[in-house]
Amino acid sequence: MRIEKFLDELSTRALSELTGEASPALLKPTADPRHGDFQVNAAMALAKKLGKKPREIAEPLAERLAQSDAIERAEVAGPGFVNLTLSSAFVARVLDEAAADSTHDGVDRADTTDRIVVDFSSPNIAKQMHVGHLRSTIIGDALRNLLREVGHEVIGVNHIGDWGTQYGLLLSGMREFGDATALEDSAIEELERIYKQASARAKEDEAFAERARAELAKLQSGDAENLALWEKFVSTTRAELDRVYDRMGIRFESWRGESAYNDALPGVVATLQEKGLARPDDGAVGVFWPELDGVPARLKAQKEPFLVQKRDGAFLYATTDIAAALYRSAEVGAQRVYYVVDARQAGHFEQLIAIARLLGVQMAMEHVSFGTVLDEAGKPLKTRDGKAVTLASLLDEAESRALARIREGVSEGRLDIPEDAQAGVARAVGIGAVKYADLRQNRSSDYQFDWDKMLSFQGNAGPYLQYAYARIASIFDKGGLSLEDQRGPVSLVAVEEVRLGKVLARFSDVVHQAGQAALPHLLTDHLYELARAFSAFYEACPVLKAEGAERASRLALAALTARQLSRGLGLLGIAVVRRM
RNA sequence: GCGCCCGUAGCUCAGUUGGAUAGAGCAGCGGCCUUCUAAGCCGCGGGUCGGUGGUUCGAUUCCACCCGGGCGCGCCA
Repeated sequence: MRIEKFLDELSTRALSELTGEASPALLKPTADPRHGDFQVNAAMALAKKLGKKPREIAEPLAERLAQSDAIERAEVAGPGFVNLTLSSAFVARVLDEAAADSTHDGVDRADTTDRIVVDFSSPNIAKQMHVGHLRSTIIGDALRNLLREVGHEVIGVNHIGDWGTQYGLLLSGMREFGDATALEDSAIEELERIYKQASARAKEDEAFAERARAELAKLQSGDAENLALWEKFVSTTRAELDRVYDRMGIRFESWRGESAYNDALPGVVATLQEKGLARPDDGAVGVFWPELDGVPARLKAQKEPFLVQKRDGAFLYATTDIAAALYRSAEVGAQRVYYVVDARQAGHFEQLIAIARLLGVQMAMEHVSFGTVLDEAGKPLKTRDGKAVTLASLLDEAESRALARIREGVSEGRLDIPEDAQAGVARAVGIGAVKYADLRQNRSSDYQFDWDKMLSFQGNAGPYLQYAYARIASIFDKGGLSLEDQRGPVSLVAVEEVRLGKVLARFSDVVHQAGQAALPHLLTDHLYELARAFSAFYEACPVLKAEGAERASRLALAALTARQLSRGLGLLGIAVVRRM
């Protein structure tokens, strides 16, 4: 169950019965355990409205809430806080229920469910994925998983950049100085080489530039030969992208990219013009915000148009995104779409969403933005000049550092992992560390990329949580027991048990909140707190050496901790290992 | 010029629609391996929450202005 939701509803109901006011209880977890587990802050807010002192509202509310068997103590403190301490018996019941729930470990279904598109990762064909793709890929995967976990029907879409003006250069370049063997062997490397050479050539050789434009025009008009070569570019690149996604354990429900909307683009522009939403200007066609009604104030004041067609007749990023939004709403039948894209594109999405509204799209659209990846000096990581940090090289480094750590443990006799299993553990730990380092930050902030910090494997980092899991797995291995067997009942006695139990009981609330707010770091924070609470419990409360009911309870606590760590990390795209 | 984001401990970051004495990790210092994995546990030190006003019972949080950093603004995506 969701205890925060339950207590909020309980408090709001009690408040309305006592005061006749239908106002929210303003329940939240306390920042300081000395103030109990949750606090109700409504009394201060209501005092003025009701012409009473805050304590006159808080006192009877506390009395009423104290009658619930979920609540051990309800105390009025300070100006009128009502501090609630959960009863250990209630928490234990919640945990028994979660332990018995083998399919969800206590995570509730959402009250209503939607069909949701999560648009993430979206690399370009013919280019390596680099750290700039890291955040969209990792955050998008986590968001998709979180929404699905509570029961939504979620479609993760890789809206790949597989169409556009660069294909003229690539087609001409391939024909004139491409290497077909290299294209088979390492497609992206060869395509990047060709593109670089072709774009340099086009700048100084007008005849070549002209040939490239002609090849592009042929491609766009459906020329079979060029289409076949383009498909070759896409399929060979796709094979390389798949290798990276496989390593990261990421899948998409759909690979519908920009090219899929190509045929719809003229219609989009025509419709916009028919509806009076766009008009030609200087040969191009755009949406001119000051001329439209029903647009947000900020856009109303924006002089720059949202261009949907260039002077030369070609379509733009905006046109494709409008076509995709229409498709997802009308054809896919999505009620919501999330665009997991760099914050620098906020202006684009603000306009995209506004124009979709004007076109009558009902689907909720949200730009899940995230900060820029910066280098160690705090400067945006450049990909064009100098050497780009590719995603593949980042993953290589992560895995090799993890492997070194594992071998060290094995050679010192601390770890017992067979040679042939070490690479698998290194992958889970190394890539888990990379993902965790990204996800644990509030996505809105810029992201400072730091190898050593990301792969230090200490403190608040992915391996810490995986390590907690491995310790639990080890307990069950030693005891010849299974994590899936239901133990218990849970009984919370030692302070470490009570603390661990209360963290475990909040899991469902956190999964819902992280998904609803599209903030995966709410879950990383919680799982870190869970691992910390477990580690303290582990030091203080022997499990296998305990006897009878105490042993059964501790086994249940340990098992539920492991299951929630595994499920929670799984939602973040991070694997657990039984030994590390 | 217009607009958006950011500024919290030496460093990297949390801080949930405004709530009590602002929290973590790293780095530093001191303890803990004959007891289920020391990638761990326990403890200590460290802050004008960029600045000034304002709103409020209450401001790191909301508003205004200023300082500092970053980003976006017609034919790239």
